[in-house]
Amino acid sequence: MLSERRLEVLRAIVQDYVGTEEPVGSKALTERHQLGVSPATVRNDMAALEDEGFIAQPHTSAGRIPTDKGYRLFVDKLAGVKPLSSPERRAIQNFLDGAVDLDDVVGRTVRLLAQLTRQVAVVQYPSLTRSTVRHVELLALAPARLMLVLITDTGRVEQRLIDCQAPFGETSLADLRARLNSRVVGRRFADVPQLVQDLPESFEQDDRGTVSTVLSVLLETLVEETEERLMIGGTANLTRFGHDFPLTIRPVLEALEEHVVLLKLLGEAKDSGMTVRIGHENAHEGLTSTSVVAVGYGSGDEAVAKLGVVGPTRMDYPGTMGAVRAVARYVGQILAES
Amino acid sequence: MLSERRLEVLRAIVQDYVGTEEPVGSKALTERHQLGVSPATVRNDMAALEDEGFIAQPHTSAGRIPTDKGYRLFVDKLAGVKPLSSPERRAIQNFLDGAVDLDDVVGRTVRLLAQLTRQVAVVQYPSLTRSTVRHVELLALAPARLMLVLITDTGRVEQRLIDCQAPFGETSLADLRARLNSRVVGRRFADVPQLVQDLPESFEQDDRGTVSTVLSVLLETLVEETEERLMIGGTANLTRFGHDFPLTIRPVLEALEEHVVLLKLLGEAKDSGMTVRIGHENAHEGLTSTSVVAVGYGSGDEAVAKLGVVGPTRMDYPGTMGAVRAVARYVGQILAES
DNA sequence: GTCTGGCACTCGGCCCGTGTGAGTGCCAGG
DNA sequence: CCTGGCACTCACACGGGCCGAGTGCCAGAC
Repeated sequence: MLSERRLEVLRAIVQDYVGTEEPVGSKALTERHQLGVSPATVRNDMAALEDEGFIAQPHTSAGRIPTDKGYRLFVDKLAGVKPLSSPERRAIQNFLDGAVDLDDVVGRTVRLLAQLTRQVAVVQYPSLTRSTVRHVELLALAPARLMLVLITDTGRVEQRLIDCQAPFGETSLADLRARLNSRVVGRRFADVPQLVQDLPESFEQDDRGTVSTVLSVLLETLVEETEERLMIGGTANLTRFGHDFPLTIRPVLEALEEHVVLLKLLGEAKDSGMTVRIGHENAHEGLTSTSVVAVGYGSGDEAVAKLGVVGPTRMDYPGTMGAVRAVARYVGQILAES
Repeated sequence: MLSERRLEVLRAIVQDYVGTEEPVGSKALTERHQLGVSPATVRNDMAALEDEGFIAQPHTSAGRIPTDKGYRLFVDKLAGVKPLSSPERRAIQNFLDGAVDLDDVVGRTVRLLAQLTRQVAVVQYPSLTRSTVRHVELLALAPARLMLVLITDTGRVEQRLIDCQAPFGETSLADLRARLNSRVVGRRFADVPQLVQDLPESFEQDDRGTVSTVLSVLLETLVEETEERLMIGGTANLTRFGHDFPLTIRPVLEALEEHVVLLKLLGEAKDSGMTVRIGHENAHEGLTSTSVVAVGYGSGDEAVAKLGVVGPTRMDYPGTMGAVRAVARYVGQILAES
């Protein structure tokens, strides 16, 4: 096991490297931190840390930089979550309070998170299946053409067109709308399938086909790829990535455009508590030089979706984690109010 | 006025520079194009073109590159719009046909445009005010709390929460909903304000306040900042920008994040026909080294919104214009069908 | 056993001088 | 008006030498 001081050395290396973006040497370390020992001692500690794989040298005769394993240890054992200052908290609240609808909430959250962390922000829309039904609307656009509108308690709205084989009378439509709503309003979308499965049977023979069509579109909507949506922002922060970034930035931008990849990434994060994935811990190869800090948020106790940031492995973990956690809490509050 | 051959030389310079990304010299020009004259003659022509401000040298003893003015002449006089190949057309259609809702249409369009042009794509959502009302829904969430849902013929859905001073009965609500819809369905949103202005008067005294509140929220929604939304994609293509791009790419990414800036940019484009803005013709300073190709699209004859791409001034204008125009047409078709 | 100061060594980055070649402008002749 | 020739310019690539930060190792001190 590593001695107390060696851990302290690792912490100092991480902090300095995050600050300066340059490999840190033994002498500089002793000057900037009160370690109470000489550079030579630190050198020995560094050699040990390198043997264990926590730090590495880019080339001989350069300082050390932390490895993914080093950051992992730092995050798990050495770093806390830095709470935001109260002016920052107020700013968050003010900024989010002005939102007019869900798109606006998500858009503002993305901008806020990007600005606070100076990194790329990713915010997932509240998942349909984890939300609660506020209302289901059915509109007749034409005799045999309906529009289905789903509204969740988090303010999300989805609509789908439905082509029916046969015309559907206005009374039948009103009937279906009423019965559908009485069954599902206030229930979770995930439970909708079983709540409606026997619905067609209670209709007259003529209408059963259309009712089934409507229900199947409804159920499809809940499992579709677009069920999960997200918004990203702050990509301009990628330009602060590093010196050599033509090659670094490219795959990251590409990965960010693939929403499927990001959704998977967020999906891997724990539902509660914060998840930090560092460098090669991310499966996608475009993101092996980035870290992802993600957390769930929701209007109640349960997470309805996740949000987080993507940045270089060399990031200020305590500060980033603090910002991500704080933003998630406020977004949850806002959603609960709406 | 410039002679026929000098225009030909300019065209050759633009084409070569777009292809190679390197300043083009007189000798290389004569080798790659059948101009029928010697390098020395071309040199004289180039000197003349430089005097007129159409081309410039990055430094003495280097080839010439086109200036913004040179590209402008090229686009206006020398280049046509290159039509897409029929496989490309089929691919567009197939790709867009699978969309399930408006968000999906816009998302697919952005990806498609980015892929076809290999540049950054910008697609504006159909403007509310230019669309037609398909339906207005009012839901009671609580005795004194309503939700207003607007649905356009292009499939766009907006919702707003309304806090009423007094409870509003279910019959009154149904009444308002019916009267509202009978007045506005099928009309353009832009005309809604005058269509509903006398509506409160026809209600009983008790309900007038709430009706007015509902209407004022409705009218606000039409003028709000969020009325105009857009989606961007293909930012990874910025990495092909140039060699020196740390500094080039940064302001562009920043400008792209400011949706307000982009909306203004698109707003400046002509409603019909294609608009090309080159380099410094763009007011925003982050975009002075980019060109914007934009065009309106719509479900009928009239444009309901715009879409386009942002790329380096050194872009393949004929090809880009062809792709932008084709995509706009297909999106219009898709929207008309839905 | 642990820490410390000293010392030789390594190696990337910077500065600088040189050579090369692409490209130009100008001019005299066809 | 076009062309070939010629002198000139200048960015860029190459190579050598210097510098300094940082290292590993070792002998001695606490």
